[in-house]
Amino acid sequence: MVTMSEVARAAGVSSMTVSNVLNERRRVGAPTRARVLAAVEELGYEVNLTARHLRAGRTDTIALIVPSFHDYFGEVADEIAPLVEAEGRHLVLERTGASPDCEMETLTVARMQMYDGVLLSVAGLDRKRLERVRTTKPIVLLGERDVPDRFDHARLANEEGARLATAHMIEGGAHRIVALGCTLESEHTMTSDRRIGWEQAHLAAGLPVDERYVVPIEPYSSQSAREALLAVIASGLPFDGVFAATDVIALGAVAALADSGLRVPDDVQLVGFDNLDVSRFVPPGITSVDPNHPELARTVVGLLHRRIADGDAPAEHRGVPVRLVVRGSTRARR
Amino acid sequence: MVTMSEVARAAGVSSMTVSNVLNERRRVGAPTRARVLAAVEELGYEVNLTARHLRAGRTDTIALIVPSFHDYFGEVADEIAPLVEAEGRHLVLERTGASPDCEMETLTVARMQMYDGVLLSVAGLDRKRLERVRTTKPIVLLGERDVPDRFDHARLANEEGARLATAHMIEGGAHRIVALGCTLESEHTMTSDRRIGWEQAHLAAGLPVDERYVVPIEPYSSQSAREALLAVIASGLPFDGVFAATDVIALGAVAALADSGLRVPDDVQLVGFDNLDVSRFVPPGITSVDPNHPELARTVVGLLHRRIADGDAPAEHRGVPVRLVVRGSTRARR
DNA sequence: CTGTTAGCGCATTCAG
DNA sequence: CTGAATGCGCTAACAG
Repeated sequence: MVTMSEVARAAGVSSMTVSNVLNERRRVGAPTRARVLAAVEELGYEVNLTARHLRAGRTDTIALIVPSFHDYFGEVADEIAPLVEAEGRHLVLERTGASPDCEMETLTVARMQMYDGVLLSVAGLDRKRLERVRTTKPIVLLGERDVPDRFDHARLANEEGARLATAHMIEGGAHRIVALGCTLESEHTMTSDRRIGWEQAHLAAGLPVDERYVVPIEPYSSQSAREALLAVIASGLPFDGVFAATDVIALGAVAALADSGLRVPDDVQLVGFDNLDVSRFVPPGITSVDPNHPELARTVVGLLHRRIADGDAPAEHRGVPVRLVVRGSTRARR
Repeated sequence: MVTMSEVARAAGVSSMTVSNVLNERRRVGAPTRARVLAAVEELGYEVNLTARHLRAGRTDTIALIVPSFHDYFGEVADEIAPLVEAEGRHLVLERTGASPDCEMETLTVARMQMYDGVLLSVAGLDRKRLERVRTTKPIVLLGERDVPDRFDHARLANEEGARLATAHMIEGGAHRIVALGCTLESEHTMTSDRRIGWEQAHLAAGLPVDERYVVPIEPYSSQSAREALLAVIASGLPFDGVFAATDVIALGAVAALADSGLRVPDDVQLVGFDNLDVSRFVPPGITSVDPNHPELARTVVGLLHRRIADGDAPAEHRGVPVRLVVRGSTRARR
């Protein structure tokens, strides 16, 4: 392995001068500079990033830590990557499998040293465990969970999105709407926040809120959603709308409705959440709440860069607005 | 920041003893050991991974480098992660945006230093540029492109999969099958390999190969695929089957067929490739070539660990077999 | 404009 | 079983 001092020797300068040339730091005389660059080329020298990190305390790398790589998080990550690179840093993804222990592990002093900052999509950790985080490195949290005030945090307008989705089906004539993949718990989670929006739309329309229509899904997959909705159909509980808490859940619902010969939107209206690519293309097009990934990406990257620049800035908590994208799976046209 | 020597001082030992305790290296006396661990706990010490890397030349981290994070690669990454972790290493993902320069950049000596090994999903690099890679660190390449012999490499049985898909539609009565998202180029790429399989199935069945049925897509998205197939329909070119080079393309085809009032599989049969989750759930279920992600993941992780253990082992080139998953979008039942 | 000194935090080597 | 010396490769700070 070629080191900086070998280059220095070959160019007849000190290694400090090599460092200055490569980092375009101080002004180095043109002839010296040329000799150094020639030696670099000649020897095929490349900087040792690990040594630079140790010495300079800076990695120029940001980590995005997500529960899993596919679907929703993969799409968000693709939005975030260019923004991080635009600031001259690298982005790497790590995966937690939604395990609280694994999420906590990524926030240890040891692991955080590897990065200039971390974006963590919180799936498993609650406020209490987050209180115990010791590192003072820049962290921005994404997600629905409640988090300690000291962390920068961005969350989607989940309740609002669910309310819009449900109200839109009510406007199209639905009045018995399954909340598929939602939960009744009182803690703030994605599934409970979206259930609250579903409730709000019912109350606003003067419709009764019937807890039998809240159908949790476990594990959280299209397959479970399909089975769960088939079970609802088999039970005889009447319904004319499905609010799916995510598009992945909506996809399972589409399959279950087709299995049962129910037509969308004539017999049952359907709205999803996330506006995944797939919802545009599955006939008749699934109306979905657009979580505004570009805006979310800009928000969290902005918060992180601000935090890296000023570690003492007061923490910010931002909500990212959502909007409804109307397609063929619902009857109202706005 | 707490360092190892501070812990050593607190425990009344040398930093070497602390290191030995934490790495469970040599036998350390039980009482000494207890004192060290107490001091670690007391001070909240955590190892500095960067310093360890510099000194030990090992990061215990593997990088998986992909063109983009979503869809296919996200799903593969989720298969690979547990296998890497089972060997006691971390997995991180990086993204190239399919840019050859960016892929090449990830294979520089500097960037490779950060990892014990790299899995690179080759999208943009050709054999010629790969020849110029200088690093001797462990690298395993994934993908269709031709690569220099010295690299370990795994590729899917693309031709075979496309052949199975096409033959299956022919068996169901199709004889004018669009190869949507395939290309006519002669270089080995995913889109050309799959076109070759489509050809082979025609030849085997004694059907003519008509190049008008090869419809490239640019950019490679569901939206472009939808538009491209709508253009085929508008052109009046008769067809009764669509072989979509990927499920993402198949999704666009489903939308285009629905837009045009064509029924699947009655008017047009459809087969995709990748067996993404979505293909199970889009009515009537999209028949798809299953690329066997678990097997692919086992293969590439196995190759990489072998290479890390023995840098001089001869390079291996593996094909991963595929199989056809039959669903409602085709007429033959096997 | 360039060189010298020093040390980031850890682990290998060898001596006790 | 434990400790001292040494250096991985780089860059901050200062000196010339």
